[in-house]
Amino acid sequence: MENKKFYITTPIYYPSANFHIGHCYTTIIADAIARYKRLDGYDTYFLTGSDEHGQKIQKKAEEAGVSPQEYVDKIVDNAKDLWKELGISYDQFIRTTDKNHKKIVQKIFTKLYEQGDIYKGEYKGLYCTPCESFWTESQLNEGKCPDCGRDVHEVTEEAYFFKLSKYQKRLEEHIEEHPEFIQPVSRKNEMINNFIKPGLEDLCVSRTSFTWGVPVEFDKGHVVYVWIDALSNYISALGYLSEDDSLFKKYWPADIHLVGKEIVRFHTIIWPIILMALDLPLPSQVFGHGWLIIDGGKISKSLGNYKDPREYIKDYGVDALRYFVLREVPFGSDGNFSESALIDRINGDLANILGNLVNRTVGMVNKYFDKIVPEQKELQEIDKNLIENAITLKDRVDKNIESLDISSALEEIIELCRKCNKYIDETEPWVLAKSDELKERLGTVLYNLLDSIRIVSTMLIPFLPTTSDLIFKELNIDINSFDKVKEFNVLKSETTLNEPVILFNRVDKKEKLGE
RNA sequence: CGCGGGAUGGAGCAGUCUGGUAGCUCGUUGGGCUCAUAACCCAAAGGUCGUUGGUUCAAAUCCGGCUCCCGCAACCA
Repeated sequence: MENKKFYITTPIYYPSANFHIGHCYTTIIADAIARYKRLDGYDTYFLTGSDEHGQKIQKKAEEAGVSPQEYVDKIVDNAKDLWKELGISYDQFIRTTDKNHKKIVQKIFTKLYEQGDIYKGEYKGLYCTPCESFWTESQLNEGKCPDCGRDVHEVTEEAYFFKLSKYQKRLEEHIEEHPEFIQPVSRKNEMINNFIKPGLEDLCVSRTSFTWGVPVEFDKGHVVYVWIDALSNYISALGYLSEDDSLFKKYWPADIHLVGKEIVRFHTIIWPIILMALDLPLPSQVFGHGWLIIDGGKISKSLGNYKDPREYIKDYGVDALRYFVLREVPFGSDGNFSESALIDRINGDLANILGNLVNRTVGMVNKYFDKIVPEQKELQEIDKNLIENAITLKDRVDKNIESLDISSALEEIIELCRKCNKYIDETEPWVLAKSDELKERLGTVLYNLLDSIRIVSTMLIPFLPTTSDLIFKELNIDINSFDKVKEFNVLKSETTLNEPVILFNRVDKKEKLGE
Protein backbone atom coordinates (compact mmCIF):
# COMPACT_ATOMS: atom_id res chain seq x y z
CA MET A 1 0.00 0.00 0.00
CA GLU A 2 2.97 2.36 0.39
CA ASN A 3 3.95 4.97 -2.15
CA LYS A 4 0.51 5.46 -3.61
CA LYS A 5 0.67 8.82 -5.36
CA PHE A 6 -2.03 11.32 -6.12
CA TYR A 7 -1.68 14.39 -8.33
CA ILE A 8 -4.51 16.91 -8.43
CA THR A 9 -4.67 20.27 -10.13
CA THR A 10 -6.95 23.27 -10.34
CA PRO A 11 -7.05 25.33 -13.51
CA ILE A 12 -4.59 28.17 -13.54
CA TYR A 13 -6.77 31.21 -13.26
CA TYR A 14 -6.59 34.32 -15.39
CA PRO A 15 -5.52 37.25 -13.20
CA SER A 16 -7.20 40.05 -15.10
CA ALA A 17 -8.96 40.97 -11.87
CA ASN A 18 -8.89 39.76 -8.29
CA PHE A 19 -10.24 36.27 -7.72
CA HIS A 20 -13.85 35.79 -6.71
CA ILE A 21 -15.94 33.19 -4.97
CA GLY A 22 -16.00 31.03 -8.11
CA HIS A 23 -12.23 30.65 -8.04
CA CYS A 24 -12.49 29.87 -4.34
CA TYR A 25 -15.04 27.20 -5.06
CA THR A 26 -12.82 25.21 -7.41
CA THR A 27 -9.78 25.65 -5.24
CA ILE A 28 -11.50 24.64 -2.01
CA ILE A 29 -12.79 21.45 -3.62
CA ALA A 30 -9.31 20.60 -4.82
CA ASP A 31 -7.92 21.38 -1.40
CA ALA A 32 -10.43 19.15 0.34
CA ILE A 33 -9.67 16.25 -1.97
CA ALA A 34 -5.93 16.76 -1.62
CA ARG A 35 -6.18 16.81 2.16
CA TYR A 36 -8.39 13.76 2.12
CA LYS A 37 -5.90 11.80 0.04
CA ARG A 38 -3.00 12.86 2.24
CA LEU A 39 -4.82 11.65 5.34
CA ASP A 40 -5.50 8.43 3.49
CA GLY A 41 -1.78 7.92 3.08
CA TYR A 42 -1.32 9.01 -0.52
CA ASP A 43 1.81 10.84 -1.52
CA THR A 44 -0.15 13.82 -2.76
CA TYR A 45 0.80 16.76 -4.95
CA PHE A 46 -1.62 19.65 -5.27
CA LEU A 47 -0.99 22.27 -7.95
CA THR A 48 -2.70 25.58 -8.54
CA GLY A 49 -1.56 28.79 -10.20
CA SER A 50 -2.23 31.55 -12.66
CA ASP A 51 -2.25 31.98 -16.41
CA GLU A 52 -0.82 35.43 -16.86
CA HIS A 53 -0.22 36.09 -20.54
CA GLY A 54 -2.41 37.35 -23.33
CA GLN A 55 -3.83 40.42 -24.85
CA LYS A 56 -6.41 41.07 -22.18
CA ILE A 57 -3.83 41.37 -19.43
CA GLN A 58 -1.67 43.51 -21.66
CA LYS A 59 -4.58 45.87 -22.22
CA LYS A 60 -5.57 45.94 -18.57
CA ALA A 61 -2.03 46.81 -17.60
CA GLU A 62 -1.90 49.62 -20.13
CA GLU A 63 -5.12 51.03 -18.79
CA ALA A 64 -3.71 50.89 -15.29
CA GLY A 65 -0.51 52.49 -16.47
CA VAL A 66 1.75 49.69 -15.27
CA SER A 67 3.70 46.93 -16.94
CA PRO A 68 1.89 43.63 -17.47
CA GLN A 69 4.26 41.98 -15.01
CA GLU A 70 3.53 44.56 -12.33
CA TYR A 71 -0.16 44.18 -12.99
CA VAL A 72 -0.25 40.42 -12.55
CA ASP A 73 2.19 40.45 -9.64
CA LYS A 74 -0.24 42.48 -7.65
CA ILE A 75 -3.17 40.22 -8.40
CA VAL A 76 -1.18 37.08 -7.72
CA ASP A 77 -0.08 38.47 -4.36
CA ASN A 78 -3.69 39.07 -3.58
CA ALA A 79 -4.61 35.53 -4.67
CA LYS A 80 -1.91 33.92 -2.57
CA ASP A 81 -3.12 35.86 0.40
CA LEU A 82 -6.65 34.69 -0.28
CA TRP A 83 -5.55 31.06 -0.51
CA LYS A 84 -3.73 31.46 2.76
CA GLU A 85 -6.84 32.75 4.45
CA LEU A 86 -8.87 29.89 3.03
CA GLY A 87 -6.33 27.35 4.23
CA ILE A 88 -5.52 26.10 0.74
CA SER A 89 -2.79 23.50 1.15
CA TYR A 90 -1.27 23.67 -2.31
CA ASP A 91 2.21 22.28 -2.89
CA GLN A 92 3.02 24.70 -5.68
CA PHE A 93 1.59 27.87 -7.17
CA ILE A 94 2.73 27.96 -10.76
CA ARG A 95 2.74 31.16 -12.77
CA THR A 96 3.04 31.12 -16.54
CA THR A 97 5.47 34.01 -16.15
CA ASP A 98 7.84 31.78 -14.18
CA LYS A 99 11.16 31.55 -15.97
CA ASN A 100 11.18 27.80 -15.83
CA HIS A 101 7.70 27.51 -17.24
CA LYS A 102 8.49 29.80 -20.16
CA LYS A 103 11.56 27.80 -21.03
CA ILE A 104 9.61 24.56 -21.03
CA VAL A 105 6.83 26.04 -23.13
CA GLN A 106 9.41 27.06 -25.72
CA LYS A 107 10.90 23.59 -25.71
CA ILE A 108 7.50 22.00 -26.16
CA PHE A 109 6.57 24.37 -28.96
CA THR A 110 9.83 23.80 -30.76
CA LYS A 111 9.62 20.05 -30.32
CA LEU A 112 6.14 19.94 -31.79
CA TYR A 113 7.27 22.11 -34.66
CA GLU A 114 10.29 20.00 -35.39
CA GLN A 115 8.30 16.78 -35.44
CA GLY A 116 5.84 18.36 -37.85
CA ASP A 117 2.81 18.71 -35.61
CA ILE A 118 2.97 22.48 -35.77
CA TYR A 119 3.13 24.27 -39.11
CA LYS A 120 3.04 27.85 -40.29
CA GLY A 121 -0.18 29.10 -41.83
CA GLU A 122 -2.57 31.99 -41.86
CA TYR A 123 -5.18 32.81 -39.31
CA LYS A 124 -8.27 34.53 -40.60
CA GLY A 125 -10.45 36.23 -38.09
CA LEU A 126 -12.91 39.00 -37.50
CA TYR A 127 -11.06 41.86 -35.91
CA CYS A 128 -12.22 44.96 -34.12
CA THR A 129 -9.47 47.52 -34.50
CA PRO A 130 -10.36 49.91 -31.66
CA CYS A 131 -10.69 46.99 -29.23
CA GLU A 132 -7.72 45.15 -30.73
CA SER A 133 -9.65 41.90 -30.42
CA PHE A 134 -10.51 38.95 -32.55
CA TRP A 135 -14.05 37.64 -32.39
CA THR A 136 -15.77 34.57 -33.71
CA GLU A 137 -18.92 34.63 -35.76
CA SER A 138 -21.00 33.43 -32.84
CA GLN A 139 -19.59 35.96 -30.44
CA LEU A 140 -20.70 38.92 -32.51
CA ASN A 141 -23.62 40.98 -31.44
CA GLU A 142 -25.72 41.54 -34.57
CA GLY A 143 -22.60 41.42 -36.65
CA LYS A 144 -20.84 44.04 -34.52
CA CYS A 145 -18.13 43.91 -31.92
CA PRO A 146 -19.73 42.69 -28.67
CA ASP A 147 -17.50 45.04 -26.67
CA CYS A 148 -17.92 48.36 -28.41
CA GLY A 149 -20.65 47.72 -30.98
CA ARG A 150 -18.54 48.88 -33.90
CA ASP A 151 -17.88 47.09 -37.17
CA VAL A 152 -15.45 44.24 -37.36
CA HIS A 153 -13.49 43.28 -40.44
CA GLU A 154 -11.70 40.20 -41.62
CA VAL A 155 -8.00 40.20 -40.96
CA THR A 156 -5.38 37.71 -41.94
CA GLU A 157 -2.44 37.12 -39.69
CA GLU A 158 0.51 34.81 -40.03
CA ALA A 159 0.26 32.11 -37.39
CA TYR A 160 1.35 28.65 -36.38
CA PHE A 161 -1.16 25.85 -36.31
CA PHE A 162 -1.27 22.62 -34.39
CA LYS A 163 -2.52 19.51 -36.17
CA LEU A 164 -5.36 18.48 -33.94
CA SER A 165 -6.92 16.52 -36.78
CA LYS A 166 -3.99 14.15 -36.86
CA TYR A 167 -4.83 12.87 -33.38
CA GLN A 168 -8.59 12.96 -33.62
CA LYS A 169 -9.08 9.26 -34.00
CA ARG A 170 -6.77 8.37 -31.13
CA LEU A 171 -8.55 10.84 -28.88
CA GLU A 172 -11.93 9.48 -29.79
CA GLU A 173 -10.79 5.97 -28.99
CA HIS A 174 -9.30 7.03 -25.70
CA ILE A 175 -12.51 8.72 -24.61
CA GLU A 176 -14.58 5.70 -25.58
CA GLU A 177 -12.29 3.26 -23.86
CA HIS A 178 -11.98 5.29 -20.67
CA PRO A 179 -15.47 6.31 -19.60
CA GLU A 180 -14.08 7.86 -16.43
CA PHE A 181 -11.84 10.23 -18.41
CA ILE A 182 -14.44 12.96 -18.78
CA GLN A 183 -16.72 13.44 -15.82
CA PRO A 184 -19.60 13.90 -15.41
CA VAL A 185 -20.74 11.95 -18.47
CA SER A 186 -23.02 14.69 -19.72
CA ARG A 187 -19.91 16.73 -20.47
CA LYS A 188 -18.42 13.82 -22.32
CA ASN A 189 -21.40 13.68 -24.65
CA GLU A 190 -21.16 17.40 -25.20
CA MET A 191 -17.54 17.13 -26.28
CA ILE A 192 -18.06 14.20 -28.58
CA ASN A 193 -21.16 15.57 -30.28
CA ASN A 194 -20.12 19.16 -30.58
CA PHE A 195 -16.48 18.94 -31.41
CA ILE A 196 -15.04 15.56 -32.07
CA LYS A 197 -17.74 14.11 -34.27
CA PRO A 198 -17.94 17.13 -36.59
CA GLY A 199 -14.17 16.91 -36.99
CA LEU A 200 -11.44 18.86 -35.28
CA GLU A 201 -10.01 21.91 -36.95
CA ASP A 202 -6.34 22.64 -36.60
CA LEU A 203 -5.64 24.99 -33.76
CA CYS A 204 -4.00 28.36 -33.99
CA VAL A 205 -1.21 28.29 -31.41
CA SER A 206 0.68 31.54 -31.94
CA ARG A 207 -0.06 35.24 -32.27
CA THR A 208 1.66 38.29 -33.66
CA SER A 209 -1.01 40.80 -32.65
CA PHE A 210 0.27 41.16 -29.11
CA THR A 211 3.57 40.67 -27.35
CA TRP A 212 2.71 39.72 -23.76
CA GLY A 213 3.49 36.04 -23.98
CA VAL A 214 6.20 33.45 -24.40
CA PRO A 215 8.15 34.19 -27.59
CA VAL A 216 8.37 31.40 -30.13
CA GLU A 217 11.99 30.32 -29.95
CA PHE A 218 12.64 30.12 -33.66
CA ASP A 219 10.39 32.96 -34.86
CA LYS A 220 10.57 35.91 -32.52
CA GLY A 221 7.70 37.86 -34.03
CA HIS A 222 5.31 35.27 -32.61
CA VAL A 223 4.23 34.59 -29.08
CA VAL A 224 2.83 31.25 -28.00
CA TYR A 225 -0.92 31.53 -27.76
CA VAL A 226 -2.82 30.49 -24.64
CA TRP A 227 -3.29 26.78 -25.33
CA ILE A 228 0.21 25.46 -25.21
CA ASP A 229 1.29 28.11 -22.75
CA ALA A 230 -1.43 27.58 -20.19
CA LEU A 231 -2.20 23.88 -20.46
CA SER A 232 1.38 22.76 -20.24
CA ASN A 233 1.60 24.21 -16.73
CA TYR A 234 0.47 20.83 -15.45
CA ILE A 235 3.74 19.27 -16.57
CA SER A 236 6.06 22.26 -16.51
CA ALA A 237 5.30 22.63 -12.81
CA LEU A 238 6.71 19.15 -12.34
CA GLY A 239 9.86 19.94 -14.24
CA TYR A 240 9.10 18.17 -17.49
CA LEU A 241 11.99 18.64 -19.96
CA SER A 242 14.11 20.36 -17.32
CA GLU A 243 17.26 19.23 -15.52
CA ASP A 244 15.38 18.09 -12.47
CA ASP A 245 12.33 16.17 -13.56
CA SER A 246 12.01 14.04 -10.45
CA LEU A 247 8.57 15.45 -9.62
CA PHE A 248 7.43 14.74 -13.12
CA LYS A 249 8.62 11.16 -12.93
CA LYS A 250 6.93 10.73 -9.60
CA TYR A 251 3.56 12.33 -10.15
CA TRP A 252 2.67 12.40 -13.84
CA PRO A 253 0.07 11.53 -15.12
CA ALA A 254 -2.36 13.62 -13.11
CA ASP A 255 -5.10 11.75 -11.30
CA ILE A 256 -7.55 14.61 -11.50
CA HIS A 257 -7.66 17.85 -13.39
CA LEU A 258 -10.42 19.72 -11.66
CA VAL A 259 -11.90 22.34 -13.98
CA GLY A 260 -14.98 24.48 -14.39
CA LYS A 261 -17.45 23.31 -16.98
CA GLU A 262 -16.57 26.21 -19.27
CA ILE A 263 -13.07 24.92 -19.89
CA VAL A 264 -13.77 21.21 -20.13
CA ARG A 265 -13.21 21.44 -23.84
CA PHE A 266 -9.66 22.62 -23.58
CA HIS A 267 -8.82 19.92 -21.08
CA THR A 268 -10.46 17.03 -22.85
CA ILE A 269 -9.58 17.79 -26.45
CA ILE A 270 -6.64 20.13 -26.81
CA TRP A 271 -4.68 19.04 -23.75
CA PRO A 272 -4.83 15.28 -24.40
CA ILE A 273 -3.76 15.87 -27.98
CA ILE A 274 -0.79 17.94 -26.87
CA LEU A 275 0.16 15.09 -24.57
CA MET A 276 -0.24 12.53 -27.32
CA ALA A 277 1.99 14.57 -29.55
CA LEU A 278 4.57 14.68 -26.77
CA ASP A 279 4.16 10.94 -26.31
CA LEU A 280 3.11 11.31 -22.69
CA PRO A 281 0.43 9.44 -20.76
CA LEU A 282 -2.93 11.19 -20.38
CA PRO A 283 -4.45 12.29 -17.08
CA SER A 284 -6.80 9.76 -15.53
CA GLN A 285 -9.68 12.13 -15.20
CA VAL A 286 -10.91 15.58 -16.08
CA PHE A 287 -13.75 16.61 -13.84
CA GLY A 288 -15.91 19.52 -14.99
CA HIS A 289 -17.77 20.84 -11.99
CA GLY A 290 -20.76 23.15 -12.08
CA TRP A 291 -20.84 26.77 -11.12
CA LEU A 292 -21.85 28.84 -8.21
CA ILE A 293 -24.72 30.90 -9.48
CA ILE A 294 -25.41 34.28 -7.95
CA ASP A 295 -28.99 35.48 -8.09
CA GLY A 296 -29.75 33.12 -10.93
CA GLY A 297 -26.89 34.36 -13.11
CA LYS A 298 -23.23 33.67 -13.38
CA ILE A 299 -20.59 35.44 -11.38
CA SER A 300 -19.64 38.36 -13.50
CA LYS A 301 -16.86 40.85 -13.21
CA SER A 302 -18.77 43.37 -15.23
CA LEU A 303 -21.95 43.00 -13.21
CA GLY A 304 -19.93 43.21 -10.04
CA ASN A 305 -22.39 40.89 -8.35
CA TYR A 306 -19.96 39.54 -5.81
CA LYS A 307 -17.93 40.59 -2.82
CA ASP A 308 -14.34 39.94 -1.98
CA PRO A 309 -14.44 36.43 -0.51
CA ARG A 310 -12.51 37.70 2.49
CA GLU A 311 -15.59 39.56 3.59
CA TYR A 312 -17.41 36.28 4.06
CA ILE A 313 -14.47 34.85 5.93
CA LYS A 314 -14.42 37.87 8.17
CA ASP A 315 -18.14 37.71 8.84
CA TYR A 316 -18.67 33.99 9.16
CA GLY A 317 -15.32 32.27 9.51
CA VAL A 318 -13.23 30.34 7.03
CA ASP A 319 -14.73 26.94 7.74
CA ALA A 320 -18.25 28.22 7.32
CA LEU A 321 -17.37 29.42 3.83
CA ARG A 322 -15.52 26.21 3.02
CA TYR A 323 -18.43 24.15 4.25
CA PHE A 324 -20.92 26.13 2.26
CA VAL A 325 -19.25 25.83 -1.12
CA LEU A 326 -18.44 22.17 -0.57
CA ARG A 327 -21.93 21.31 0.60
CA GLU A 328 -24.19 23.50 -1.47
CA VAL A 329 -23.41 22.54 -5.03
CA PRO A 330 -24.80 19.13 -5.92
CA PHE A 331 -22.70 16.63 -7.79
CA GLY A 332 -22.06 17.81 -11.31
CA SER A 333 -24.59 20.61 -11.50
CA ASP A 334 -24.80 24.27 -10.55
CA GLY A 335 -25.50 25.57 -7.09
CA ASN A 336 -26.74 28.87 -5.78
CA PHE A 337 -24.55 31.13 -3.80
CA SER A 338 -26.26 33.66 -1.62
CA GLU A 339 -25.55 35.08 1.76
CA SER A 340 -28.97 33.93 2.89
CA ALA A 341 -28.22 30.32 1.94
CA LEU A 342 -24.82 30.61 3.56
CA ILE A 343 -26.41 31.68 6.82
CA ASP A 344 -28.92 28.83 6.61
CA ARG A 345 -26.10 26.33 6.29
CA ILE A 346 -24.16 27.82 9.16
CA ASN A 347 -27.15 27.85 11.47
CA GLY A 348 -28.57 24.52 10.40
CA ASP A 349 -25.70 22.14 9.85
CA LEU A 350 -22.79 23.78 11.60
CA ALA A 351 -24.18 25.57 14.64
CA ASN A 352 -27.26 23.53 15.53
CA ILE A 353 -26.17 20.05 14.53
CA LEU A 354 -22.39 19.86 14.77
CA GLY A 355 -21.46 22.74 17.07
CA ASN A 356 -24.23 22.11 19.53
CA LEU A 357 -23.54 18.38 19.63
CA VAL A 358 -19.93 18.91 20.60
CA ASN A 359 -20.84 21.62 23.01
CA ARG A 360 -23.51 19.70 24.88
CA THR A 361 -21.50 16.50 25.00
CA VAL A 362 -18.28 18.01 26.27
CA GLY A 363 -20.35 20.17 28.59
CA MET A 364 -21.98 17.13 30.16
CA VAL A 365 -18.70 15.30 30.65
CA ASN A 366 -17.26 18.36 32.30
CA LYS A 367 -20.29 18.74 34.48
CA TYR A 368 -20.99 15.14 35.44
CA PHE A 369 -17.46 13.71 35.39
CA ASP A 370 -15.40 16.72 36.28
CA LYS A 371 -13.80 16.90 32.81
CA ILE A 372 -12.51 13.34 32.95
CA VAL A 373 -13.40 11.02 30.07
CA PRO A 374 -15.45 8.19 31.61
CA GLU A 375 -15.09 4.50 30.86
CA GLN A 376 -17.19 2.58 28.42
CA LYS A 377 -18.86 -0.35 30.21
CA GLU A 378 -21.67 -2.66 29.19
CA LEU A 379 -23.26 -1.88 25.81
CA GLN A 380 -26.94 -1.87 24.99
CA GLU A 381 -28.56 -2.28 21.60
CA ILE A 382 -28.90 1.46 21.10
CA ASP A 383 -25.20 1.93 21.80
CA LYS A 384 -24.22 -0.75 19.33
CA ASN A 385 -26.27 0.92 16.63
CA LEU A 386 -24.55 4.23 17.15
CA ILE A 387 -21.11 2.66 17.22
CA GLU A 388 -21.79 0.66 14.08
CA ASN A 389 -22.82 3.87 12.38
CA ALA A 390 -19.72 5.68 13.52
CA ILE A 391 -17.14 3.10 12.52
CA THR A 392 -18.66 2.67 9.07
CA LEU A 393 -18.75 6.39 8.34
CA LYS A 394 -15.41 6.33 6.55
CA ASP A 395 -16.64 3.73 4.07
CA ARG A 396 -19.64 5.82 3.17
CA VAL A 397 -17.60 8.97 2.80
CA ASP A 398 -14.98 7.13 0.75
CA LYS A 399 -17.59 6.13 -1.75
CA ASN A 400 -18.69 9.72 -2.26
CA ILE A 401 -15.17 11.08 -2.45
CA GLU A 402 -14.31 8.47 -5.02
CA SER A 403 -16.90 9.99 -7.36
CA LEU A 404 -16.04 13.53 -6.21
CA ASP A 405 -19.46 13.94 -4.69
CA ILE A 406 -18.24 16.14 -1.87
CA SER A 407 -21.67 17.38 -1.04
CA SER A 408 -22.94 13.89 -0.25
CA ALA A 409 -19.76 13.11 1.67
CA LEU A 410 -20.45 16.01 4.00
CA GLU A 411 -24.07 15.03 4.28
CA GLU A 412 -22.99 11.61 5.56
CA ILE A 413 -20.86 13.21 8.24
CA ILE A 414 -23.61 15.56 9.37
CA GLU A 415 -26.01 12.63 9.35
CA LEU A 416 -23.89 10.92 11.99
CA CYS A 417 -24.06 14.09 14.06
CA ARG A 418 -27.82 13.99 13.78
CA LYS A 419 -27.80 10.41 15.00
CA CYS A 420 -25.69 11.45 17.96
CA ASN A 421 -28.13 14.20 18.86
CA LYS A 422 -30.94 11.72 18.68
CA TYR A 423 -28.97 9.27 20.80
CA ILE A 424 -28.68 11.91 23.49
CA ASP A 425 -32.41 12.44 23.54
CA GLU A 426 -33.09 8.74 23.72
CA THR A 427 -30.57 7.93 26.42
CA GLU A 428 -31.38 11.03 28.49
CA PRO A 429 -28.04 11.53 30.24
CA TRP A 430 -29.48 14.26 32.48
CA VAL A 431 -31.84 11.67 33.94
CA LEU A 432 -29.02 9.16 34.43
CA ALA A 433 -27.04 11.85 36.20
CA LYS A 434 -29.60 12.06 38.94
CA SER A 435 -28.84 8.74 40.55
CA ASP A 436 -25.58 7.18 41.60
CA GLU A 437 -26.52 3.67 40.45
CA LEU A 438 -26.85 4.95 36.92
CA LYS A 439 -23.50 6.67 36.91
CA GLU A 440 -21.82 3.79 35.09
CA ARG A 441 -24.49 3.86 32.38
CA LEU A 442 -24.09 7.62 32.09
CA GLY A 443 -20.36 7.18 31.60
CA THR A 444 -20.90 4.67 28.84
CA VAL A 445 -23.35 6.94 27.02
CA LEU A 446 -21.06 9.93 27.20
CA TYR A 447 -18.07 7.88 26.20
CA ASN A 448 -19.87 6.65 23.11
CA LEU A 449 -20.68 10.21 22.21
CA LEU A 450 -17.16 11.44 22.71
CA ASP A 451 -15.64 8.73 20.59
CA SER A 452 -18.25 9.29 17.89
CA ILE A 453 -17.32 12.95 17.91
CA ARG A 454 -13.70 11.92 17.59
CA ILE A 455 -14.61 10.06 14.40
CA VAL A 456 -16.73 12.91 13.08
CA SER A 457 -14.04 15.50 13.61
CA THR A 458 -11.40 13.25 12.09
CA MET A 459 -13.49 12.85 8.98
CA LEU A 460 -14.01 16.60 8.90
CA ILE A 461 -10.30 17.48 8.80
CA PRO A 462 -10.09 17.76 5.00
CA PHE A 463 -13.16 19.95 4.83
CA LEU A 464 -13.08 22.00 8.04
CA PRO A 465 -9.48 21.85 9.22
CA THR A 466 -9.79 24.72 11.68
CA THR A 467 -12.90 23.35 13.31
CA SER A 468 -11.45 19.86 13.60
CA ASP A 469 -8.48 21.28 15.43
CA LEU A 470 -10.76 23.09 17.86
CA ILE A 471 -12.64 19.88 18.58
CA PHE A 472 -9.43 17.91 19.06
CA LYS A 473 -8.29 20.53 21.49
CA GLU A 474 -11.49 20.13 23.48
CA LEU A 475 -10.99 16.38 23.49
CA ASN A 476 -7.34 16.87 24.32
CA ILE A 477 -6.14 14.61 21.50
CA ASP A 478 -3.95 15.00 18.49
CA ILE A 479 -5.07 13.40 15.23
CA ASN A 480 -3.55 13.75 11.79
CA SER A 481 -4.51 10.64 9.90
CA PHE A 482 -7.49 8.44 9.18
CA ASP A 483 -5.77 5.48 10.87
CA LYS A 484 -8.24 4.85 13.69
CA VAL A 485 -11.37 6.19 12.12
CA LYS A 486 -12.85 2.72 11.65
CA GLU A 487 -12.21 1.73 15.26
CA PHE A 488 -14.09 2.51 18.43
CA ASN A 489 -12.84 2.87 21.97
CA VAL A 490 -9.90 4.92 20.80
CA LEU A 491 -10.26 7.94 23.05
CA LYS A 492 -8.54 7.12 26.32
CA SER A 493 -10.54 7.12 29.52
CA GLU A 494 -9.12 9.34 32.22
CA THR A 495 -8.20 11.97 29.60
CA THR A 496 -8.92 15.44 30.89
CA LEU A 497 -11.10 17.50 28.57
CA ASN A 498 -10.87 21.21 27.95
CA GLU A 499 -13.64 23.75 28.18
CA PRO A 500 -16.05 23.67 25.23
CA VAL A 501 -15.90 26.65 22.89
CA ILE A 502 -18.53 27.92 20.48
CA LEU A 503 -17.49 26.36 17.16
CA PHE A 504 -19.98 28.29 15.05
CA ASN A 505 -21.98 31.26 16.14
CA ARG A 506 -25.58 31.26 15.12
CA VAL A 507 -26.26 34.12 12.77
CA ASP A 508 -29.32 36.27 13.18
CA LYS A 509 -30.45 36.48 9.60
CA LYS A 510 -32.82 39.36 10.10
CA GLU A 511 -30.20 41.41 11.82
CA LYS A 512 -27.51 40.49 9.32
CA LEU A 513 -29.41 40.89 6.07
CA GLY A 514 -32.13 43.21 7.26
CA GLU A 515 -34.81 40.88 5.95
C1' C B 1 -34.77 20.53 -37.08
C1' G B 2 -26.85 22.29 -34.03
C1' C B 3 -25.49 19.53 -29.10
C1' G B 4 -26.59 18.81 -24.06
C1' G B 5 -28.82 19.62 -19.06
C1' G B 6 -33.16 21.03 -16.31
C1' A B 7 -38.75 21.83 -14.90
C1' U B 8 -41.15 17.27 -8.34
C1' G B 9 -45.28 20.43 -1.66
C1' G B 10 -43.10 27.86 0.31
C1' A B 11 -37.26 27.21 -0.94
C1' G B 12 -33.27 23.79 -2.46
C1' C B 13 -32.84 18.83 -4.10
C1' A B 14 -33.42 12.91 -4.49
C1' G B 15 -36.43 9.45 -7.02
C1' U B 16 -36.79 8.56 -13.75
C1' C B 17 -31.97 3.76 -16.30
C1' U B 18 -34.66 -1.65 -13.79
C1' G B 19 -43.15 1.53 -14.23
C1' G B 20 -46.67 -0.39 -8.76
C1' U B 21 -47.88 3.43 -1.32
C1' A B 22 -43.81 10.54 -3.98
C1' G B 23 -38.53 10.80 -0.25
C1' C B 24 -34.67 14.27 2.07
C1' U B 25 -32.89 19.12 4.06
C1' C B 26 -34.68 23.96 5.24
C1' G B 27 -39.13 26.74 6.39
C1' U B 28 -44.28 26.62 8.86
C1' U B 29 -47.53 24.60 12.91
C1' G B 30 -48.19 21.53 17.32
C1' G B 31 -45.93 18.55 21.11
C1' G B 32 -41.70 16.60 24.17
C1' C B 33 -37.15 17.57 26.73
C1' U B 34 -33.98 20.82 29.57
C1' C B 35 -27.34 18.56 29.06
C1' A B 36 -26.78 22.44 25.11
C1' U B 37 -25.48 27.87 20.80
C1' A B 38 -34.10 29.90 22.02
C1' A B 39 -30.21 24.71 20.22
C1' C B 40 -31.98 19.03 20.44
C1' C B 41 -35.97 15.05 19.73
C1' C B 42 -41.06 13.65 18.00
C1' A B 43 -45.37 14.65 15.07
C1' A B 44 -48.50 17.24 11.55
C1' A B 45 -49.96 20.31 7.51
C1' G B 46 -48.47 21.20 2.56
C1' G B 47 -47.38 18.20 -4.06
C1' U B 48 -53.16 17.14 -10.44
C1' C B 49 -44.34 15.36 -10.07
C1' G B 50 -43.96 22.04 -16.58
C1' U B 51 -48.00 21.13 -20.39
C1' U B 52 -50.52 17.83 -23.71
C1' G B 53 -51.55 13.14 -26.17
C1' G B 54 -50.32 7.85 -26.13
C1' U B 55 -48.70 2.71 -24.25
C1' U B 56 -50.22 -0.13 -19.77
C1' C B 57 -54.29 -3.35 -15.02
C1' A B 58 -50.89 0.63 -13.29
C1' A B 59 -46.69 6.41 -15.44
C1' A B 60 -42.88 11.44 -11.77
C1' U B 61 -40.80 6.98 -14.14
C1' C B 62 -41.71 4.41 -21.02
C1' C B 63 -43.08 6.86 -26.13
C1' G B 64 -44.67 11.46 -29.21
C1' G B 65 -45.92 16.91 -29.53
C1' C B 66 -45.47 21.64 -27.02
C1' U B 67 -43.81 25.64 -23.40
C1' C B 68 -40.19 27.81 -20.30
C1' C B 69 -35.06 28.09 -18.02
C1' C B 70 -29.79 27.14 -18.49
C1' G B 71 -24.88 25.64 -20.47
C1' C B 72 -21.92 24.71 -24.96
C1' A B 73 -21.63 26.22 -30.16
C1' A B 74 -13.98 26.13 -31.42
C1' C B 75 -9.46 29.69 -30.88
C1' C B 76 -13.16 34.07 -25.37
C1' A B 77 -9.44 31.77 -19.17
